[in-house]
Amino acid sequence: MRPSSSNPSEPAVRVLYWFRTDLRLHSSPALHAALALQPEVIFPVWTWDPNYVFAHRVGVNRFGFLLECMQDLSASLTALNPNTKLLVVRGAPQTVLPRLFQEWRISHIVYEIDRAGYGARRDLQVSALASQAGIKVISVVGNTLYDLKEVVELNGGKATLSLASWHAAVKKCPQPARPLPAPTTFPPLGDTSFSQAYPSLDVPIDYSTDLNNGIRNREVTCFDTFSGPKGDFGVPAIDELGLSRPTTSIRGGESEALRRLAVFCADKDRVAHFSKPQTSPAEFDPPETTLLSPFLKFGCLSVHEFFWRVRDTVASWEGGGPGKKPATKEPENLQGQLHFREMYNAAEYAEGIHFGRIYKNSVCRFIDWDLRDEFGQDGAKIIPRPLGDPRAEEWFLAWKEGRTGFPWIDAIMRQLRQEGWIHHLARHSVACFLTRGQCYISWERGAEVFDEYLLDWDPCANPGNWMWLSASAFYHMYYRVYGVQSFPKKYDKTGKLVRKFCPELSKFPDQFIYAPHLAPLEVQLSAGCVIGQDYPMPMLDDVAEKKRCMTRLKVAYALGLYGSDGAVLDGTADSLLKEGYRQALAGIKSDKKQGQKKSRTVSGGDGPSPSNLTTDVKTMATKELKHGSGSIEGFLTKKRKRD
DNA sequence: CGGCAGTTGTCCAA
DNA sequence: TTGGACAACTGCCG
Repeated sequence: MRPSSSNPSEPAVRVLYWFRTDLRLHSSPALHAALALQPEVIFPVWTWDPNYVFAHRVGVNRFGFLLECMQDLSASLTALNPNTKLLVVRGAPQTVLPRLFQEWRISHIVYEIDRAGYGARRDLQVSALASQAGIKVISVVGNTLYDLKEVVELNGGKATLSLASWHAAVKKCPQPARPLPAPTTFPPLGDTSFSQAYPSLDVPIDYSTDLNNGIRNREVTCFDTFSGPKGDFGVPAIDELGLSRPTTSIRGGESEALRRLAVFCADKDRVAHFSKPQTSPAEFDPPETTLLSPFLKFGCLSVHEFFWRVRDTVASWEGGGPGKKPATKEPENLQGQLHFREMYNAAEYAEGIHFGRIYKNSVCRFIDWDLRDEFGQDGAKIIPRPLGDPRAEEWFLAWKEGRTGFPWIDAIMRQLRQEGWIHHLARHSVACFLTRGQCYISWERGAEVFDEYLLDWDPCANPGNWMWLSASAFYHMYYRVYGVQSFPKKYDKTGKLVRKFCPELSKFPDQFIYAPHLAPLEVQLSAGCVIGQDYPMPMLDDVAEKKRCMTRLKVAYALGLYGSDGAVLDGTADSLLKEGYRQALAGIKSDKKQGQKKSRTVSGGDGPSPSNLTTDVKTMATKELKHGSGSIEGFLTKKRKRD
């Protein structure tokens, strides 16, 4: 069992296994690597990092979900060996881990590679500190099917911006590995005592930069001690974070993830015929999708386990044959969903820290949305964000709080706040509405709200999908806009989701469930809900705003600016787009006056019109640049300089 | 360079 | 239910 201790001349193998977003025992390549060292002791450590408590937007449901995942993992470890459990150490890993290395005489630190966002930067710091302390660092890819570093290299070092380029790169990579079995034994803990008392935080909490201050109702006490209030390295309680109880009905943990996977895969027909766009965003109890994304996010579910279980299920499916519906293919099928996840991961990896915002983001189209992030002279994001256009601020808040007066939008936003999960197409509906569809508000605002509420928040998929939906990257057909009534009606004419999450509307007849303001007053009275009084009137004219958004998008596309372009960096981009929009409006007006038909084939007419907008805007942009401060390079060219 | 496909639009006619 | 018009974008493939 402990070969290293049997030979006294060899130094003991004492492993610190650093759990992060790999909260599982099954199919964990990093854990497998740790156990393969045949260590004398393993310290399974979670560093409870103030960065996530204060510098990330994390709502009560995701914190609750995480805590459940940690508890489940700890119980599973103890089930393998009564002399072990998850050790939660409170404080930043960059300061906490070097203490543990010394106090616990660690020889190896092992962890699963995290290539995204803050996690990637944190790991660079920690591995440098470990190397300085003479500790062996073993890091293993485990949360993606492919090694994204390799994929990006195969794509010429550039971000993968389409499934086509993703697939082209990936087909040269080895096939995803089969899942690894969960360990059946586990080495014990070493002595966890300390030679001295440590503070958990080196710097006092600065509540002015605490992104979660708004949702706390009491003091944060989780950093009062290094090893928890009982001194036993226990999993924190939600009230130590200053938060109240979670509201979601979704439970966390590896056991729950595997249970859900088993239930879903038991219906082989459904697995084989799964087609994402056909699943209904209006179903919640139970949903038509797997609802496994939060588990993948925290690593409670191995992506290899999921991939191969689905594959094997379809392979053993006997529903095929003559006259039978064949199994769904990528990208609509279940495996296809994993490719989107990995494509966004690879894009984030290639683009780096600018991926989550517009400014300096080379893959993100610059569009003059309202309420964008703002940056100071030093290039740092201004926190808190200065208030923008009052009407946009009002729309944003109404959207966030689910009181836009559009039942479909409001029901989804309320479901998101309550449950921490909404169907993918529901995300499309509300994201399109907030950005290119109706409100013309920056996707950064929407992403921020999702950051707070989603259980499955991810630094790659969340910004990636917001850029997709706002037609800023990955997706370009901005004229395809989801209707606030027509879209949900395709899936559910009875309005189940609305009735559940907007109970004040529950007695409206089906006919008016997605547009209750159109119901005659007597219908409203008999439903016990007067629109404008018990439920808001629509806050905007969705058809008129859609037209306005489309014109503005057209101007933005014609200019072809990206977040990393000079005009965005020096702040001249806004006035360029504003002028383009003014011209576009003038063009539309002159069209109306002259009774012209808007058609691409009609060209060479006098005066600006939508048909020759592109040329006009480009001419205008060139003039502007000659007088202005911007640089011409990369301005009129639609292609970014990505190398 | 032209043609065509792109996980997930809407509206209306047949 | 299905098909085409609407109005129209980019990236990839040949």
